[in-house]
Amino acid sequence: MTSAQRGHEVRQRLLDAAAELIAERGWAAVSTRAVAERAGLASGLVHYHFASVQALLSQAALAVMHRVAAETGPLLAGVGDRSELAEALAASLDAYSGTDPVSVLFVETYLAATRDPELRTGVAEVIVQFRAVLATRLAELGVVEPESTAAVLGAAMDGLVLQRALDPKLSADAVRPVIRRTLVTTGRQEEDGR
Amino acid sequence: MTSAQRGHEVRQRLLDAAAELIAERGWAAVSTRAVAERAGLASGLVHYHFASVQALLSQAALAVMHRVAAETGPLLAGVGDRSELAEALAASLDAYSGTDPVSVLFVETYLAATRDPELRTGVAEVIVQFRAVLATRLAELGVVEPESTAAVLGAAMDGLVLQRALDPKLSADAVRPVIRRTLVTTGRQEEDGR
Amino acid sequence: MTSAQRGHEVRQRLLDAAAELIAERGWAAVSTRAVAERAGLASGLVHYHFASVQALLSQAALAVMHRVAAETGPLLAGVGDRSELAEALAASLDAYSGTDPVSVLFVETYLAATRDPELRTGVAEVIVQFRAVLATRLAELGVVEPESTAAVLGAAMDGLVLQRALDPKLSADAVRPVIRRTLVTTGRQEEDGR
Amino acid sequence: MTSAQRGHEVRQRLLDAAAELIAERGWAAVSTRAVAERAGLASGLVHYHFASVQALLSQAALAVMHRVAAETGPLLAGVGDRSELAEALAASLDAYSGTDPVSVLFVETYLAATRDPELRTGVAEVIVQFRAVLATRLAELGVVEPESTAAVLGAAMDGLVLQRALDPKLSADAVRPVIRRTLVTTGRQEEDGR
DNA sequence: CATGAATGAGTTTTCATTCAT
DNA sequence: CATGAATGAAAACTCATTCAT
Repeated sequence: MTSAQRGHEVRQRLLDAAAELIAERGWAAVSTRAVAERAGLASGLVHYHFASVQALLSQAALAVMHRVAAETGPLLAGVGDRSELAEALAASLDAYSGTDPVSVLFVETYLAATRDPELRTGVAEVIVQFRAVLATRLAELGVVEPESTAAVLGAAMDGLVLQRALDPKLSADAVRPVIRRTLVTTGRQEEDGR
Repeated sequence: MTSAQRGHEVRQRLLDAAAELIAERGWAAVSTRAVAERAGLASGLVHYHFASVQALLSQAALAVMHRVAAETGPLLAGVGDRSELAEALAASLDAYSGTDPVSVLFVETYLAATRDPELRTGVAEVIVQFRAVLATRLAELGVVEPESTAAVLGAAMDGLVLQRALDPKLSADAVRPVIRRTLVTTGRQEEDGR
Repeated sequence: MTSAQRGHEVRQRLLDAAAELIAERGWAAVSTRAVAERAGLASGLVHYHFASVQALLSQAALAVMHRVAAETGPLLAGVGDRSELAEALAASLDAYSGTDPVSVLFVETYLAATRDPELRTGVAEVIVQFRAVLATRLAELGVVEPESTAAVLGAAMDGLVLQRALDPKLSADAVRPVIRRTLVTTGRQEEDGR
Repeated sequence: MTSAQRGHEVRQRLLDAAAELIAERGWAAVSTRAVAERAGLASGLVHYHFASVQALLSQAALAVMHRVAAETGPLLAGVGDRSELAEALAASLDAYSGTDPVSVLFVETYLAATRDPELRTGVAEVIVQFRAVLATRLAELGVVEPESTAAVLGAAMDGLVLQRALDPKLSADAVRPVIRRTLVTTGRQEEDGR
């Protein structure tokens, strides 16, 4: 039906516009009018398709996050050994500079989730998804404690992205060797501990 | 002059109230009214002492960040070896749970700095300060590439704090061993790479 | 659409209220609240229909000025000779006493135009329109230098209106003979100069 | 006494600053803080020396107007005949362009006087003073109806200044011949009327 | 399904005025 | 005489949400 199709397309345009604006202006500064204008739609449509601005923002943010998470699997699948994995992780810092739309949207959403239980659940799911994918790959490459390592590496990537926005010197070259040290294989990982 | 003293005290109360509210409500949701009310002061005082809400928030946030940064030095000085250092870093995750005022304020400020060049400069200074303190300690403990390691560890701590707000399972116990692996000493750090 | 019709009517009521208040309180003292209250409308409507208070005031003032300018043509068309023209101009001083809404609005708008380039353009158009109408009539009556004369007479009328507000003695009777002297016909206008 | 002298000087600096700001920003937009800042004085001083902002503005404006009025006498005294008078009046349009501080201050004050009875009285005095000086000179030069003529010429000058701000084409050259026509001497002024 | 006018509470900011020192 | 901190009432403007059409 043309009617239903249109409805779906309108919804999608609103979600896309909202995601853009979250990154540009910040979560709390996104207004219904701005979203409608960016989407080229009538202002009344936002509340026609979404219960509230918060609902629109949450759905828009989670949609982007899930999309990014889904892209991670194939990306890690192409990695042959631990060295290539460290390289891939470091390289992703160049893609997500901290000021790009995706990076900003992630952090904005983390913070918004701090204050919205429902969103918190959604974001937690995305994080778990990311971590599972990474942990699986780590296990396949023989890295010790793949679960914890994946958790810490995932969080570290977010932190690096966050600080990169303020400090461009946090380059892939600086990060690569440190990441590599965390990718220790069974039986040898404690030899230099103490 | 009592007049000037009072002025200074009022200024401080506004800064304290603003810092609290940044953590509670988020940077963009802090209003002059809320700050004045929290500080128990007349609403007009905010703009008497500060040029704008943004100026108040920036100063309040940076004051807290500098205070926390200043506490890091003594804390690291009490650490005897790499193992204790890993323990101290992991333990700080219990202090900064991701939902506590200081943690949230840090992330809120990182994001705000993305959109305010002046604040960006101030935040960058704090990050550099943190990193220098940590790098110095790492060097003293013989850790390789102390600068890069400090940078990555600092960023990772922020990322861990960020995700901890959404996932309490990211415990000190899970983090400690991974951190320890990054604290490699000279001559042996690459033996298990590859 | 009734919706659009209502919108137009509301807009008009805001414009009318604004024009009244410019005259009563002065350009800079017209507030959104006062306009909405005078128009009997909700306060939010001002900024729904107009981008800013300045925009509302400018549009309101120019609408009145254009209306007055449009009335001048027919008025001058009914004048038979120079004597009647002088009489008509002098008589208009009784209509525009300097304290009536239209007079005050004109002067307020002149001043506001000094500080607003866009308004300046609009006001200049009105002045040109006035002058053209008067110059045409002067030319038809054989008055020398119709353009300059119209310009000076138009400006003089504004000045007289301005001072009449402060000095009611500036009556039509006092003004009439002086105006008449400016309405000189070809070939003889310089005979008593020197 | 140094104390009294200082007080007088401070008063004068406030008046000067206020006059500047009336022209720059408009009567209603002059704030005590702005005046104090412009004068380089503490903000509390305004209300120490003046009962209210309105009182300060009125006194400041009238002081300037009286100063300008006082300069007119000597200026007209140097005029030898009607032609030179017309030239002097036309030339003053170049001095008072309509956007210069003095011109704007005059019009601002006229308008403010519309709404302040006390100020109205003061401004009326200045106008009467201007008119008397001009009328005396006109009488000496044999111009008919010197009182009315002076009144109309004075008002016309204000109107010309007012419109000059919006229309630079209202030049001295365009105005001169029209003014000259109003300066008719006894017995011949009606010969070309009709 | 869609529109856009309307509402009223909320925001930041400015300010004249007062007053303790 | 002078200071500048403090107050509280405005001001302009924004906005989520509702609703008649």
